Amino acid sequence: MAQDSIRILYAQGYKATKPRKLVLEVLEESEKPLSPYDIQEILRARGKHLNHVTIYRILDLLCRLNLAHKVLSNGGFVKCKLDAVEGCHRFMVCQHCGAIQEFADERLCQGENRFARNLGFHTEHHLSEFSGLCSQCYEK
Amino acid sequence: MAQDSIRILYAQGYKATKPRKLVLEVLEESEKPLSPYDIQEILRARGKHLNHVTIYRILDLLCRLNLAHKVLSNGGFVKCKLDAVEGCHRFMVCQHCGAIQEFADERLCQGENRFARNLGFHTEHHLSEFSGLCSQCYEK
DNA sequence: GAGCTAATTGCAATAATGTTGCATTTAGTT
DNA sequence: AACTAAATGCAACATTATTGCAATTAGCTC
Repeated sequence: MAQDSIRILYAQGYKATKPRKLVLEVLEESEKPLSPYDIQEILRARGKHLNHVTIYRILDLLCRLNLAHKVLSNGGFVKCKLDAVEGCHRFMVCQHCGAIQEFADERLCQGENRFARNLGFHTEHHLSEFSGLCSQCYEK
Repeated sequence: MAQDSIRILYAQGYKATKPRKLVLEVLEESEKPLSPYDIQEILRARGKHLNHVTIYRILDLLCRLNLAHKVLSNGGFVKCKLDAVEGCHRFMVCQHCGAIQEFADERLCQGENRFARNLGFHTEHHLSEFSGLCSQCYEK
């Protein structure tokens, strides 16, 4: 629920404004990554008008607070579902339907960190995107 | 050397034009990801002028041929150094100096694929970016 | 619930990035 | 040297992103 995100906003000293709630709602409902202008469009269709600058700033904030993520392969944003492994974000993006699924796995992370370390690299975050077919789309 | 890339261009039926050679050279020399406009700027400083449209199209082509990659976290492009594991691209990006290093590891890929498969996802490509400090920057 | 203030938003202007169609040029061939 | 398909340049335009400042609003205090 967006309620959780709102709590985090407050906890960090940010206000839970109408625009912020609207953006959170839209992200919440979508299983696909949305660009700032996508979000604006969706809201406009509901009779709510937000300036695109506002949306950009809200998304910036949400990403800083780890409440949303930028999906790299297409630049869209998704609401962050979980953060089981600190500093690690993995997404599976279906090439066919565009749906996205976030997941985490401690062991994958450890493997990656160890590997990077062997090359002298000190990892702080990693970000991994799988592109392929989700189970529904694979059936067809 | 850019020579390898040129050979691949020919092999795929593409011409090795002056603009393509210039872009390859610039990518080759840079250890950091470059945006299309970065590339234009670098070349302009050398007295070579390329239209940005041309650069976009060249980068498109190079990516299609797997001679370059788009680095997602900042949208820049790097020359592809290796492609040991089909459909898998991993980068380490130094937060401090921006340097990028591409690497591959069969085992990491297998682990990831297996994991995704267990969730019903059929992976075609993966893409992974580590962000942290390279060994030089870590020293300080 | 009225008033206050810092935080947030909207607006306007502008910058940066990316795309399209078509005329011109060029690489590689004959 | 001439030819032709492929590639580039150009101009116009579309989309995405950023900035500074004025207007509004959330959450606080009374």
